[in-house]
Amino acid sequence: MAALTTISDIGTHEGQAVIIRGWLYNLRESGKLLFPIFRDGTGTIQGVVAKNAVAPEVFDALKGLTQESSVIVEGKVRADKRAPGGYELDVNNVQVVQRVPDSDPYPISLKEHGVDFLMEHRHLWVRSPRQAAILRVRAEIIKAARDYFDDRGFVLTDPPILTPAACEGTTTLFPVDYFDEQAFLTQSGQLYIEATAMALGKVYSFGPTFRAEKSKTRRHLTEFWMVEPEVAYATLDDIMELAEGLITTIVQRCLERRRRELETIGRDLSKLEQVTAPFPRITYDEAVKKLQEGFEKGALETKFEYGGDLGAPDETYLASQFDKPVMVHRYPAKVKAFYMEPDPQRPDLALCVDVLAPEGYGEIIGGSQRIGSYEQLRQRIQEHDLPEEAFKWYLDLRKYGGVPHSGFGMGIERAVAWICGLEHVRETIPFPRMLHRMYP
RNA sequence: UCCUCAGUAGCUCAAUGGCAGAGCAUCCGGCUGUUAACCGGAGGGUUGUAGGUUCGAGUCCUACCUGAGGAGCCA
Repeated sequence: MAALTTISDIGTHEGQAVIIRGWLYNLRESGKLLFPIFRDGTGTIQGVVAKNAVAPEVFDALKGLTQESSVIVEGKVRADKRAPGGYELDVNNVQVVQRVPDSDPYPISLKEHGVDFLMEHRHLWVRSPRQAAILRVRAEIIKAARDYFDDRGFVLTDPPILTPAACEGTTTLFPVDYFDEQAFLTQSGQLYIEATAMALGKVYSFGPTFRAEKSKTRRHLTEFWMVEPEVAYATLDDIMELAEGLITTIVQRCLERRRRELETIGRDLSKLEQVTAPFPRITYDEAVKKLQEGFEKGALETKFEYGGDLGAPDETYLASQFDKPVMVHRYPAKVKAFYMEPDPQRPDLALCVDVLAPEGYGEIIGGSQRIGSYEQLRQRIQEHDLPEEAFKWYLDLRKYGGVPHSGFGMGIERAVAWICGLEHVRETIPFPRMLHRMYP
C-alpha cells in the first residue's frame, strides 16, 4: 500500500510507492509521454507518464488535464539528476478530484502578469510558489517573534480591536458603529499593554491594527499586523537592546528554517547573514549631520532641516550607510507622539527610537520610553487637543504606582518585505488591505 | 489630497492620424525526456466611459472612471 506523503518529504520515500494529494501545476506533453508537474503546498514535483507503462484510463485522465485541476496521484519516487528537486514521480494511478473546465481555464498562467490582475486574483495568486514561500516566511517571522518574547518571560496580552478613542491623535482612524456610539478600529495596542505591563511586568501584543491614512506607497497597508512589547521599569536603552535581539533572532530563524523559501523568492542571503548584533546606534542629531552631508555630496535632493521628522528618502539614505539595521534615537519631542518621555538631559528631545531596515525598507520598529509623570502626561494630552476623559484610564496608570516603562512596535509586513527582499508590502500578507483595494 | 504614468483579445504587449496584430492561454492535430517544452492549424475585439476635432481617431483635445509609481503621514 502506497504511503500518503508530502512533496517536501518525498526524498525520504525514494524507491517507494507514495500518494500525493494536490493540484496540477503545469503539464508538458510529448506524444506518448506526459510530464505533469504537481504541487501540494509543500513543493512541486514532476511526474512522468509513459503511455505504454500505465493503464489507458490513467494516461487519458492526465492527457489534456487543465492547470490547477485537483488530483490525487499515486506513483513511485525516483531520484533523477534532471529534476530540479532531485526526484521525479513515476505515476501509476491518478484520481482527478475536480477538473478545471476548458471553457473557463485557470486565469493565472506561468507567464508574466500585471499587478492589478494579480491583485484582483489574490485568492488564486497565493498558490504560486513564490507567494506561498513568502507566506511561509511570514509565518516563521511571527513564530520567531512570539518565541522570542515567550522565552523571555513575556506574557501575551491582547488589546481590544474596537476602541473608544485615538492612541495618537494625529493619525486617521476607521470609525465603526458601536450600537448607539461611535467606536474606532485600533491603530495600536500600546496604551492598553501599558496597563497590562503594570499588571504583569513584561507583556506583548500581537494583532491587527488599522490606519485610515491615504498613503499610497510600497510600505503602507490600511490593515497591518504589529508585535508590540511593553516592559515595566525598562528604559529606552533596555528596549533598544530588546529590539536588536528580536530582529537578530527573527533573521537567524529564517536563515535556519526558511532558507529554501528565501531561495525560491530569490533573496540575497548574504545580506541577511550580516544582520548580527550590535546594530549601529545614532542620535537624531548625528542623523541630521549625515543627512546634511548627504545633501552636500548630492546623494539627497533636498537639504534636511533640523527639527523635522525623517522622510522616506532620508531613511533610505541613512540606512544605506550601514549593512545592518540602524537605530536612530532621541528625536525632537515635537515631531513625536504625546506619550513619549522627554530626555532629562535635553527636554526638547524624546526618549524614542526608530529602527531603520537596510536596503531602503524604512522604519520597521518605532519605540520609546513612556511619560511617567501624571501631570506631564495630562499636559501633553491637552497640548495635543485629545479628549481628556477618554484618557482617564490611561492617566490612572501614572496615578496608581506609576513606573518608568518602555516598549516598541514592529510592523510585521515591513519586516517580511525586508527579510524577503520584496518590492511592496502587498505581497507579505495573504489579503492586503490598501487605499484602493478591498477585493478579494 | 497632490505630482507623474498607464488603460487595445482571458493574460502580457505591438500598431507614423489611414485594413485591429503577436506571444501565451483555450480548442484541433503532431512529437518517448520535456524544464515558462516545441511544431502546424482554429476560434477569440463596443481599443476604460462620454463628448469633441478630422475626409478618416486605438492614436489628437476635454471631462470622468479605474489602476500603478512617488510625495506627505506612518509601522
